[in-house]
Amino acid sequence: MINSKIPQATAKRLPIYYRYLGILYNSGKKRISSTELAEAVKVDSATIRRDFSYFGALGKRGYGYDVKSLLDFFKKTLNQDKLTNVALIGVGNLGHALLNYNFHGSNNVRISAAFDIDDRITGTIQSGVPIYPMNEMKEQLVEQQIEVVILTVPSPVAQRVTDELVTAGIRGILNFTPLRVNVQDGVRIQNVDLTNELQTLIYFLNHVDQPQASTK
Amino acid sequence: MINSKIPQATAKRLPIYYRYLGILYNSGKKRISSTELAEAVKVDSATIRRDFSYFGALGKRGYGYDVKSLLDFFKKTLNQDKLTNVALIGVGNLGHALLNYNFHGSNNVRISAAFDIDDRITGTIQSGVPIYPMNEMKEQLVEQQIEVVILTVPSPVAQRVTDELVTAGIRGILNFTPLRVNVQDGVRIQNVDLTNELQTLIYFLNHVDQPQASTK
DNA sequence: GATATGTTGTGAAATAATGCACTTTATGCT
DNA sequence: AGCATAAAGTGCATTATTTCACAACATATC
Repeated sequence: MINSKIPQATAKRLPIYYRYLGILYNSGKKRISSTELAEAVKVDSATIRRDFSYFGALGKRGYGYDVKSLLDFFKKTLNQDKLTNVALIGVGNLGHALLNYNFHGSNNVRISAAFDIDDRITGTIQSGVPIYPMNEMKEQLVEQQIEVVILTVPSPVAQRVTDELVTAGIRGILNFTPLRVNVQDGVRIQNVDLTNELQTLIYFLNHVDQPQASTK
Repeated sequence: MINSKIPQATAKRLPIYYRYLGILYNSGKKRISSTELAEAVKVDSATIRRDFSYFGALGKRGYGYDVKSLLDFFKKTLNQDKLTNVALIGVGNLGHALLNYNFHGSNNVRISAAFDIDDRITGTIQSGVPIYPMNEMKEQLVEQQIEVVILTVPSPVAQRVTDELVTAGIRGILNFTPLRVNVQDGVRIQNVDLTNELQTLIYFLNHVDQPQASTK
């Protein structure tokens, strides 16, 4: 296993490559050049070659990359060769949509348990996933050996729930709440903030991509 | 209006600052130092000061930043002082959740129209938003002068729908599909890829934050 | 087998972002 | 009023990331 430093920026692009390689493979394509890939994933071809090179010499000069073996390589690298069970904390609006969202299918990840406080839904099974009450959270996470959770609780309780998750031995949190929660070292937070994304887009539209330059 | 170059990295942090300032203001706090802010938003204090300094001298040495005036400044900068109407394209799983998602409230953005092909829902009003059929999309977008859309259609139709959006004069797309869609110059895409986020998180867990170092 | 072609892998330059550490200046206390 | 303290603003070194441009090498062709 290549353990030497992979730049963060590279690591974040790996899933993009992986997904597109899957599409290519399904369409029957046998080989791909960095230039062709570049166009599809909107990343400069030199960046792609550099990214790949961190993992060794994956291509052949004058030929390109073999789709199948590159796909297999990234499958392993991204741990998509084995199933990862994750839990969903908070089955509200967004949580509910994520239960139905087809993570599994393009992705070897399964939501195997969900948790909520609302006793109208706890004890039921939604989209094939059992909903447990919050007071069973720690117990279930430990028992099911779940290390990754998706956090979609209301922000006022985000920190409290997070603390509980950490004591349950969780190592990664995909955080949909707008709060930058505190965790001890060794727990990884990946923030997804929909409001931010929208505001950033609007900011760029009004300040960078101005249709007519406004100097005043 | 400050028009000089604001670094991308800075621009992406502005909504984070803005949100936290709102929280501070509501809690009655009058002033804040960069160090204090740094802790809450998990950004180095020097980076915060640098970020702010691109917009001029917003603070007072020895005192810090005045919460109210900083909040007002960012409100203007992020165009949150006026309402932005956006459209939602594709009312499936995720789309439906976003209709209910409280963009409005912490955020001066309103979903004022939605579009779908399913004639069981077109013509109805969901969560206060009228759902139009796809063949009225262009017409409605032009008429309602909508420039920003949230794209939550199935990926096989993503490019086709995007082309239509561009001819309708759309300037910004918050793209939830996994495809890197093609648009002409001047149209901004902001990609949000939930599968990627999850895969990236899992990658980091297995390769960077290893609980016990595996050298082999 | 030699030659032409295509495309990788990478040294090195360019660009971008971060963060240290210090100067400057405002505030608040005595 | 003067002094101690706090914290912004910033020059600069460092680190990270991107991109150019080319040598190296595999493949295909004649």
